[in-house]
Amino acid sequence: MPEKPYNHEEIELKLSAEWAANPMLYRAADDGSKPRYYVLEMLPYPSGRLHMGHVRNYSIGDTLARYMWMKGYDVLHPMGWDAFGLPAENAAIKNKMHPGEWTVSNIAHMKKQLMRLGFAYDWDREISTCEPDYYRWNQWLFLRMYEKGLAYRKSSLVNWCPECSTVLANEQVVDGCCWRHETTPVEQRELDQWFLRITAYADQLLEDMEQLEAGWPAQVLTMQRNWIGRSEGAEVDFTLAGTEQKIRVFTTRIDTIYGATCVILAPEHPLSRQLCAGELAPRLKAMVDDQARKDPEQLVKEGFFTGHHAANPFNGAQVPIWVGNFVLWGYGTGAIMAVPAHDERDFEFCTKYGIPIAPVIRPADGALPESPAEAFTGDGVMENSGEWSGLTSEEGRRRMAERAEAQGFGKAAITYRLKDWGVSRQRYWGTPIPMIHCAACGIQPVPDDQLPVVLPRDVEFTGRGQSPLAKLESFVKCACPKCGGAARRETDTMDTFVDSSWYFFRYVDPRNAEKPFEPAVVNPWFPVDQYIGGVTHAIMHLLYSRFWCKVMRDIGLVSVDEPFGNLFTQGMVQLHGQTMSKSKGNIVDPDEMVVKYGADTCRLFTLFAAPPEKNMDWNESSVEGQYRFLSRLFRWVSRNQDAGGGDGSTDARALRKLHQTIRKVTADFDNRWHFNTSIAALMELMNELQASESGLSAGARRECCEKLVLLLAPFAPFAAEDLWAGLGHAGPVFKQPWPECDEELAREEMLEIPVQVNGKLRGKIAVPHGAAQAEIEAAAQAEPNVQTHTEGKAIVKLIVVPGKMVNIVVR
RNA sequence: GCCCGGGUGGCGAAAUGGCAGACGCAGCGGACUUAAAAUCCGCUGGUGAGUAAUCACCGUGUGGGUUCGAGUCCCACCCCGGGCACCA
Repeated sequence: MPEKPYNHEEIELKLSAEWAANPMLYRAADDGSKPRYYVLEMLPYPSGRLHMGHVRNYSIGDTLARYMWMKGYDVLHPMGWDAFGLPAENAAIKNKMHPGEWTVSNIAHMKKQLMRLGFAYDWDREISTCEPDYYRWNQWLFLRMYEKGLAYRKSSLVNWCPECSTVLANEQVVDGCCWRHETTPVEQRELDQWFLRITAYADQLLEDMEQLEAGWPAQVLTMQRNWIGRSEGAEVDFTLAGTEQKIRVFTTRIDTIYGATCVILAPEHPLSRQLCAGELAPRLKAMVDDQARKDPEQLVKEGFFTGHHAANPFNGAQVPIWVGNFVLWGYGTGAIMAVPAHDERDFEFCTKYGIPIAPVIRPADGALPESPAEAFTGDGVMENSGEWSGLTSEEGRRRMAERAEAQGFGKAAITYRLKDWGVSRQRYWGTPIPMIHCAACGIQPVPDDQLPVVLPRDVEFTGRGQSPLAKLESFVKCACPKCGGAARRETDTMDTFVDSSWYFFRYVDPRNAEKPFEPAVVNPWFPVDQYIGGVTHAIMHLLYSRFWCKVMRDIGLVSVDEPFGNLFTQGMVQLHGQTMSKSKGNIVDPDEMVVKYGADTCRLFTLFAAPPEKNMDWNESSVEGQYRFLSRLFRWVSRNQDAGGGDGSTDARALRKLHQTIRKVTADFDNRWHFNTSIAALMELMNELQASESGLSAGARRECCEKLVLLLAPFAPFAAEDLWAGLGHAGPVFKQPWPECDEELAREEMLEIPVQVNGKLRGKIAVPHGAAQAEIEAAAQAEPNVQTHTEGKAIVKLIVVPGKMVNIVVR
């Protein structure tokens, strides 16, 4: 048969239309007849167009999914849209387009792009988180959390632009100012907001990481551990002078408490307001607002004396109470005892303001310094600490915490860096929080049978004042579910991390109208066999999903502790060493490459450029090489698939290379997904086939064609499918069995073994397989160039590494 | 500052204690062509020696170490990227 030119456009357009028309093609059988395998890629935010980060992420996932199909698994490979979020609302303000419309049209475009790239998704499972069918279950789950006391309301601070008189998201604050009013500094306002009690699961989130050790990157686990930030210490009450009011502080160094020379409050601490009621009030407000605008890089420690004192519970000493901008309201108790002699930050602060420094710990092998030049932060022996003097730090901590508890002024305590998850957003484009405020009955949950609380469409977007929902009377006005009286609906919407915390469960039972999903249907697929996404989501998204999974487990919906058994974090796609982002205007769109070279080439190119876990710098210059390879392969198969035979003189070497390639590519899939080397191996095979083409027998020719196409199938699905049909086969190529390496055929006849003298390569010998050690030694010493380097010298040692290397050590 | 990654030809990279630079890009030379494109073949880390096949020396950020043998392991340092950043 004459060779066919590689026409990527014709092949890909024809096949993508066929695939789109066949919804069963990528459907999981889900009948238990084959082992299940769930491949999950992080769902995209429908920003408008795919970028190369998406293409990379989904190329990796799709390649794996197709391989697993060929390995005989029942593969679940879904896709959806993280469709709520601020950009849609910003676009609405700017373009007078409804966020829903904007989102829907973006999804339509991006879906077309994904299909054009040939990704094998079961589109019948498609989820869009902005659909009431989906977000009603956000609401339902929120209500379950509320019932369990996991969703609660508390006052907290938000960014506020006085010019727009509206709440700003963190990302709308630029250099401490409003993004739309670059000279208007953001203020902090206190607002009652909804929180999820993720801290109640802090210990489980830490402990269950054991289950993830094998399947998650160590780096991600470390990041999560640090994020949760468990810290053991003690809480102790200082007493406000002249009152019985307690000021509770958290410390990990209760052993240093005799060295506490002041108490410092976070500016947001309620007591700060109380103590600064008079002329200090403006100063306090300025500090609170300033906190929000801080560039944490260059925040200088500042503070002021409140004029009040507090008593140290251990020795009764009166110490001044300060307010300090470096004390965090969100950590511990929001108040600290400052021990400048033994804490670097306290040292800096107290030195700046002339607060005394009182050393109370000496190094085990040293003396207590009189006036230290820096803080001694290590453990040591306690001094100047009353009855505790002479104890080691460690013993002191234990016994002093016990004493505090016995006497009722403190206790041993564990604090987490992790904070409860604030889910309230004063925004329109999100899941309405299903709560009702009744003047008579207080806060009342929306009854389940009234779900979903549907997001109304007829709203106005001004970007000013209250959120669009709060301004819509028809939405706000409602009846109290308890007393039936007039009440007001909650107008906050949920953080979009809620949407992405459980979507992967919904994929398995996506149209269930009775519940979030049917446990019996969903559980067999969990934990997800392979989750793939950017390392940028290593903390928040993955931590929230883990938390959500545990909550769903506790209400009986799922049976696993952890949602994702294996996690793969792909590297970023950068341009000139910089992360691609809209604001930098350096986004690369795949369309151009797909039009010019086709989806297969685009996919090969992204996989070939670097190993998938590494960052890759975008440089298209080598894309030609991928196209050349693919068209070379295509032409080779098309002209050889049923060509007459040669004399068979090159069969052995071609088949050897073929089976070596099968071994190599299979190993890459099973071990580390270095698809760049898999593709390189396919190229090597191609080079060999081209070189041995004329001598191939008809049978060998055919075998090479078939196996080559099968090997190509996970990487370049269009070309492989077309060639597979050309070989006369029916049925999709990605459902064919993955080829197996025949070790007999793959074996080299002779082994080539390098010979070193004193560790330097001096020659090579060829020996048959399974040659005896003595034979190898003799051959090595007989090698001419080896002889010139060993001549006249004594052989001290002769090392033979079977099949690998000979090293002759001479003196 | 702390915690992760990483540093190898002109470029992307390969080599999981055993032949450094597979594979690809770019470059150079050749075949085909009226010519070009496409395609195919060959060369391609540096220095030096040889007519040549070849051979020697140097070479994986820097300096030390372990080892018969180190890009790979250990120690110290430099540089780049990412994450966290006053967490009491």
